[in-house]
Amino acid sequence: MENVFDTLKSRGFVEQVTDEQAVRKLFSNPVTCYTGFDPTASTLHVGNLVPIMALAHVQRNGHKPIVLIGGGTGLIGDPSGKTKTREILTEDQIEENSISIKKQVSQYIDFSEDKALLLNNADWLRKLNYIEFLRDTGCHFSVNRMLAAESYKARLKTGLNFIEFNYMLLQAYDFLYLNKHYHCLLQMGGNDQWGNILAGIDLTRRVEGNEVYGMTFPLIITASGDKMGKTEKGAVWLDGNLTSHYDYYQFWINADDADVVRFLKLFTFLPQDEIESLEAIRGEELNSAKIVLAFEATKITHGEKKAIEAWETSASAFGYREIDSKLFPSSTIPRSKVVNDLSGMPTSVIDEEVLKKGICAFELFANVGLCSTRSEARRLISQRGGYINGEPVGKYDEIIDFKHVENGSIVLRSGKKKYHRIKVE
RNA sequence: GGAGAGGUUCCCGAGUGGCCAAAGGGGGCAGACUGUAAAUCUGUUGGCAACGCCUUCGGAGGUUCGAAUCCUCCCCUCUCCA
Repeated sequence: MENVFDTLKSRGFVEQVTDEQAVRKLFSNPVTCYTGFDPTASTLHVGNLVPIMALAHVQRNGHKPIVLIGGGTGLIGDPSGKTKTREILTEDQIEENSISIKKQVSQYIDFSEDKALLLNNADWLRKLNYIEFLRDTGCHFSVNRMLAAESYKARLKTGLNFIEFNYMLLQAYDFLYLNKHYHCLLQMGGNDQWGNILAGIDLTRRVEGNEVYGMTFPLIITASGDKMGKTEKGAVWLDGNLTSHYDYYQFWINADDADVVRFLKLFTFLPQDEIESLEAIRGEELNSAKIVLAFEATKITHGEKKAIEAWETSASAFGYREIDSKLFPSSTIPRSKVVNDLSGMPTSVIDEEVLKKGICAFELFANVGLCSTRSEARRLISQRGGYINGEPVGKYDEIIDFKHVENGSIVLRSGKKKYHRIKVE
């Protein structure tokens, strides 16, 4: 079996490593490693997918990942990579978020039979005694050195308060604790965590005399320069209740050409040689690869059944494209023609009575959430961006009634890509 | 604790009594071109069944025919000094 470090490296998961040779050697035997997740939101989003996928690779390779929920550090707020003080959440919120994050990560990582561990640093951080902590841990930190860290430098310009300044110590303590109690030898995290990771390594060496290692993932920026996973509507969540499987699929299929290969390596488990064969493909043909990317990514997060539904719906709405059997033979994407089926499309229900009376087009667009206000809906329609059953709506106050119902539903569209189906009941 | 600067719409940032729903840029949305791509160009970007009405310039009061702009108090941030 290939050393998982090499797998990670060639798939683009590695940004910095403290000691490449040592880490590779580490992975030649089963090893315990950890990554932390901040419970600042109740669910994770695609931006968190890089560490999750990395842990999944590590686990598939026979190692034991520790997923550390930052229930304790979350009470502080990490200043790394941020320009503003993060809002500090209440304990209840954090507790709630930790629970749902636990559930979510279990989709990607197998926690059965101790194959992976899920810990919450609140369990040990909350017990710390201030004076003892200062004496035992604080004494190992040089403020001069901390101030020189890139993660703090930025904040020195805009302001950094003491509680945030302490964050590094707590995260370092986590590593020390995990090393001591779980024999954890490697910490992984986003590149903005580099300083915190190094602090943990130093602390562990000073206190325990143990040599431990660190590795960071690249911060994923899309080809157009945006942070991964941010869309007009906000983050793309992994929770199907917040971002439906159809929208999730749509997010991936809309990837920039320049991102397709990179994303396939990071966000699917498809073998690398199959992905690399894409390098030869250009132009429109890349859309096939985007379909596979969307399908595989949706499958990992929402399961195969949902992925097929999203694929069917998308093909029905946007047109079917056959995936050549030579392209990604490992992918389980259906290669047959799709039956017209819009069941995965965001759908709302309208009362028969409302349609009897008729409803203004702009009102309908606003009601189903395709536009956030009525003014926006008027604007959309006036600019010829509002469609009903594929036809542009002529006037914003056009009356919509039973004449528009086809097969029991009305299909609204905003712009080129955003669909919404209304079922009549 | 002392001295100064500042908080404007999604973000940055102009505006210092009526011409301000507030310049400019970014972002977003839409149109054209396309491949559900990128780039480019154009339009648009507080709400409201709308040539008008309503709500916004940190918060609360006040002056005025009229306040983002002037006054008072309060909250917050930054810089320098301790």
